[in-house]
Amino acid sequence: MTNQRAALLALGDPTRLLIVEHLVDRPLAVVDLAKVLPVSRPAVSQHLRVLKDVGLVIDERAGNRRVYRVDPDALARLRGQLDQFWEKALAAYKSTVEQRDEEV
Amino acid sequence: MTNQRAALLALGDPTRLLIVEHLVDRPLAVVDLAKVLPVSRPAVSQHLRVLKDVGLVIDERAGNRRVYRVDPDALARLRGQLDQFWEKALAAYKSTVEQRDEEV
DNA sequence: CAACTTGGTAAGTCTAGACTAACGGTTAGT
DNA sequence: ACTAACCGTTAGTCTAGACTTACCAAGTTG
Repeated sequence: MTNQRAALLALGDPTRLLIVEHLVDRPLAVVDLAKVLPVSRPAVSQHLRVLKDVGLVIDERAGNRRVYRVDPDALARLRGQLDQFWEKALAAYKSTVEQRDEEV
Repeated sequence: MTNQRAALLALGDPTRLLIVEHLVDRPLAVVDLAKVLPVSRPAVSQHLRVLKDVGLVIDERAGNRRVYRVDPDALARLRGQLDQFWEKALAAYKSTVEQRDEEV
């Protein structure tokens, strides 16, 4: 369930981030992505495999092709994770500010 | 201003993610982080440098030590970025669903 | 069925970058 | 002044993983 970590790490590769950025706009097949991206088709396939493993993308067969899309739920979970980080960081910040005031 | 893209990529390293996870809880010096993490102190320093360059962390000298903290604003911006992704992905999803319905 | 398209995978190469060891600079304490 | 703690940086090593080439399977078209 704590795949948010894996998902975040998966987005750490520039090419994979590019792929996701394309896929959020519209579902695309591997060939379509390879046309746009600066890497070969197998490279795209491998990246999609990683993104699929961490649950960020979903694939669906459409005849000859295989269409990939981004799972909105996965993005929502990731956003939630960053939200927790944000809350924690904010709390820690306030805490240190208060501590500094007490020192006066 | 500061690229959310770069920040997202910076979080793609496991050690850096670990560092951030520690720093959201409380501000820490380099030594403190090195004690907890499975890498040497210089490695921590280098990672902090990267995180600082992309604006995710802020450093502040405190006498002998140098205390690092996570910038809540940077996290907020990152969350905003994921929010945009999410909205786009959701729109794309609805769009394809409608298109599928029309095909009936 | 033959030609063409799409895509997953295996094998192998190669580079980006994560890591350590070593050194110097700065601050705190005695 | 001397010692110790903290930190950044450099130089150099080394491995994870990104990438390509090649191959095969499955689907589509004519």
